[in-house]
Amino acid sequence: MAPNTADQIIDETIRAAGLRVTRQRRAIYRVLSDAEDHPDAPEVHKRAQAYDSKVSLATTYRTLAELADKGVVNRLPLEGEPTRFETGDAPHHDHIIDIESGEVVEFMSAEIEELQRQVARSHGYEIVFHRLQLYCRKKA
Amino acid sequence: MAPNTADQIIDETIRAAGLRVTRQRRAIYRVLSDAEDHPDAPEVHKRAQAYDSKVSLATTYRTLAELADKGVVNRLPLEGEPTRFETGDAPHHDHIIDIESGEVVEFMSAEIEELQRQVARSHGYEIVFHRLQLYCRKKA
DNA sequence: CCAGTTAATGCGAACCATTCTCAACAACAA
DNA sequence: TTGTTGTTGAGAATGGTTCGCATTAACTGG
Repeated sequence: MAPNTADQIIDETIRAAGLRVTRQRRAIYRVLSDAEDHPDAPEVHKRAQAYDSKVSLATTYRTLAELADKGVVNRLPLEGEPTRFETGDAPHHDHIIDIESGEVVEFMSAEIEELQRQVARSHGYEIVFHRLQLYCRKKA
Repeated sequence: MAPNTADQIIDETIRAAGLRVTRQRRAIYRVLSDAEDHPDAPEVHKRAQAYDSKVSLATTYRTLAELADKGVVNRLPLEGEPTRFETGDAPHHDHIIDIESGEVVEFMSAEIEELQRQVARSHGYEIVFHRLQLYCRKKA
């Protein structure tokens, strides 16, 4: 088997987060880097088992939490449903949630970001992180 | 006892939500209309018992949920802690959360709101509701 | 390349906020 | 006041997530 660059990047990412590289973590992180969507933990677990059948749900939760704490993945806590996840390698963005289909669309607005900063500042605060979610329906 | 205007307003608010007026609901809603802060359900329950000792936690959750569904109160789901509540009578606003003290500050930005609408529109969506929370620390 | 050290895993139990079940009870309408 | 229907309290149940712990696997230094 030829050395796989994608695998190497995944390993480095995990190691860079200060974690040992394990089969499970590789599988879990790979799920997110392959994902086109925003799966929740049980779904990540299910997909991870396709890469390596020896991944438990507990480890999935644990790994996602660890990677999220390191900023390698992002948590996407949604109103009234389980938290979903995405890789943290994409540039910062916020989310539109289609309340009918559950689909999530990413967007970015430098203007909104700047206004947020101004609002915070005017109240004597600096933003550590923020959450902006637009719960939408498709326009008629 | 002279008729109490504040009480009457509370009763009307509950009735307007399509709910029967009960001691418990009066007490629960009163807690929120009196509150200067943003209490979670157990805290609302505790305070409601000061008005009427016969209020259960289950009813507190139930009533808050019913009133929230009717738009009479707002849910304020926070990262990693229990949902808090506020009355829904104030004009729409978003929140700054002091990550050190847990304090919540309300703010309003017509500009941000408008930009949100534009972003949604440009993706073919219309906003049903949104959530904007700035997790901040006091500026040095 | 091996042994020792330390971290990671799997399993199930535990957690915690919230919701549900259901019998007893209380609002409202007539 | 009585019937009808909604509401309550208590505790059990739920569901997503986390924990405890014995076992197993990564890394390190030799």
